[in-house]
Amino acid sequence: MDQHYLVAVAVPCPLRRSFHYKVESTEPPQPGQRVRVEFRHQQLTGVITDLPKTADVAHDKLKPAELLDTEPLLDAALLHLCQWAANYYQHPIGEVLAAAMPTNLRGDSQAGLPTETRWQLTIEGLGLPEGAPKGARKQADLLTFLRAGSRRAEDISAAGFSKSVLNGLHDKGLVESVDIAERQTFDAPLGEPPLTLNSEQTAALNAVPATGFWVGLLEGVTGSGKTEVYLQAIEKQLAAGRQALVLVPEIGLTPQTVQRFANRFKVPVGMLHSGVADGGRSETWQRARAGLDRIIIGTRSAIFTPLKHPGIIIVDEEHDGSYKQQEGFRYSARDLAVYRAHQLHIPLLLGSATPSLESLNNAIAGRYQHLHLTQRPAGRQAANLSTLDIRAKQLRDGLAEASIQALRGALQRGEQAMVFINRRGFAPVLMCHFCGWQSKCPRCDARMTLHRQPRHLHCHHCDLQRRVPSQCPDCKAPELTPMGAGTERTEEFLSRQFPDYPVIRIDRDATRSQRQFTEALNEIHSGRPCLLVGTQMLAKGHHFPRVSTVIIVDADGGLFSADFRGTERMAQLITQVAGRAGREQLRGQVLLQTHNGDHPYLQTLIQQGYAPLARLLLSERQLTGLPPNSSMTLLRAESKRPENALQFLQQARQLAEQLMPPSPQFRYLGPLPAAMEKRQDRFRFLLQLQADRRPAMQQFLPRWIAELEQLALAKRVRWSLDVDPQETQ
DNA sequence: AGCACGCCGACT
DNA sequence: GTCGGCGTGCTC
Repeated sequence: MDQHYLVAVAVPCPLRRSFHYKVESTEPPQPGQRVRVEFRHQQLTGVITDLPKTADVAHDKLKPAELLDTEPLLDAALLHLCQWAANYYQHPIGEVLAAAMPTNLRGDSQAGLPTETRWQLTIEGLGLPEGAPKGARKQADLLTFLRAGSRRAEDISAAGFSKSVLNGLHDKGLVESVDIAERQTFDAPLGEPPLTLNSEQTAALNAVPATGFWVGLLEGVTGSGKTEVYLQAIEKQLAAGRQALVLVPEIGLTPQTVQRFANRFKVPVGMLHSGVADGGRSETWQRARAGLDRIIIGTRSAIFTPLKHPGIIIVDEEHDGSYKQQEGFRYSARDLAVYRAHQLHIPLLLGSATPSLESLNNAIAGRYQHLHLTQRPAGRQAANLSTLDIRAKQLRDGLAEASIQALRGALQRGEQAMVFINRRGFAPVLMCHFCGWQSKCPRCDARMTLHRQPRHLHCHHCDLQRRVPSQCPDCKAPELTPMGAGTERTEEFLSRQFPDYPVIRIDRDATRSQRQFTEALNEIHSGRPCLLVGTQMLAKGHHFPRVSTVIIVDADGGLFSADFRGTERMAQLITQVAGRAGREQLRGQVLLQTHNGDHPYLQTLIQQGYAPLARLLLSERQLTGLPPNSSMTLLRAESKRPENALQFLQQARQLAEQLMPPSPQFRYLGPLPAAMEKRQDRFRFLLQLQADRRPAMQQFLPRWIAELEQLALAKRVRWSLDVDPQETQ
């Protein structure tokens, strides 16, 4: 007999609440099941979050919800994680749940894995001698056919065996059908033997408990073998029948990384990143949920992968900015990993050569166990960092003469060299030498970058593209001058300067396709002397053993950034870039072109390295009360009419101050115009809140948001909350 | 977010 | 007379 059940449903829309529906069913519905509902004349897919006792509207207003899943698609732990995240980031639960599910399952498509049934010989079948059973020629042939291994029913009929032959063997108990899920048991997970660990690696590995909540910060210099520690920690979990979830940065998920995991273990490895099609993501997600994939490697959103037998979570390069989502639901996958490990009672390993100040602070405070890997393999030395003062020096397309000499020296010694510039395109601006006209973006407070391959002007902030004018649009002067240098210009300059050597550019434009990228990497790995020019992409994940010399064109950027994290990021980048150079017998040489060679931060970094600078920065954050020594939240607002966004933030601040009066423990800043005030024709402002105590912030936010939503301007302005912002402009 | 309802300008 | 502009209000 069907019964009516009351359910609370989270629908995918920006509303910070759920809606009640009725479900007609014989069994009580369960939280985590998806439902198809009519929501204000729209058909939507929502998720049951709760079974309330009483409806919050009259019973005749309750609409029916249609169950889509026979069992919860989101298990209790995952649902709870989403609810916690919705609360922590003050983001609508329906959108959080949508973010947690693979795109395919956000609609009404049926969940479920492609089932594959195979036929194989039973023990009895295997024990029969060749040619048996006597008198059944076809059956004997099929037995021989299956002796080679299990086969799908389609393949058996394709090989000319009728259904009755198969049934005949089945009736005799000589063959059996097995589900794909049951075939995935592996007695020996190892595909190749583990490497021998040094004493530091052994200590780190032994520090990771088998079960129970624990966080370790594995601080290991490049080349010190963090990955081997991950692999052996995972091996222990696999041996105990559990799964491992590995998070990697967005562009760190290289085929080499995955290959290393796939070579080491014979267990099924699932991948979740933007390069995997929707269908594949959905399948991996469900295979993880069913416990079939034993290792799941993925980028940010993979933190929402359901695990049947959770064993360990690993976050590689935990300092990487790509773990924080920068729009919509602005969560940090690294921070959610800590919550998840706690919730699942499993260990979490955060690894980096350049840990974030947040994690470092937690390690120093004793919340995380701090593990160090300082040893490089024999014959491999740390790169030598030095500043190259470019004050009053003539630069040629951005490069100082001494830099060009250093590149020449490397090439002549038969080595490779690398030029790091954090700017794509040919030149960051096109100017008129006669009247001062600049290639400004009509929609942003930014200049349009000149590109030559192909030739066009490009706004890197709103993606607007324009033809390059042949004369000055203002004074009609016949000539326009590219100012400054980007990767394309440096590539061109170096090709002219060193015509006998290949120059390989690695940036988003040059390596748009995986094929182009692979070709570039192949050329580099051939080991022939060549020059590499590139952006951040060069700094992440790739190993270039033949690179001996690195030029960092602008080391000053981070020192005077409007963002308080500028120096931390600059130090991480320089250290990571330096880590690419000077491996395998080649002592690396890194030259930092700077106008501030005697700056104490730069000096600390080049003389003592990242760790001492990080501690220096940390003590400074303590004095200034900036994160991680406080909890920060930004309220961002943007609108076509600047006064709307500004006024909204002013009202927001007034409301906030009524709830939480400004004090030394709870500080306000703004509203301020964003660093780039206009972007895509919208004017942007922000209000910054800082609390010394995180709980104070967490208690305040929901009360504040509730009032914000009542403001008339709240509907006329695009606004969003950013808890623990990465970018504070 | 959508999507409907609602009250003012240029069209068959 | 209507088609449609996007302001504001609601969604079980």
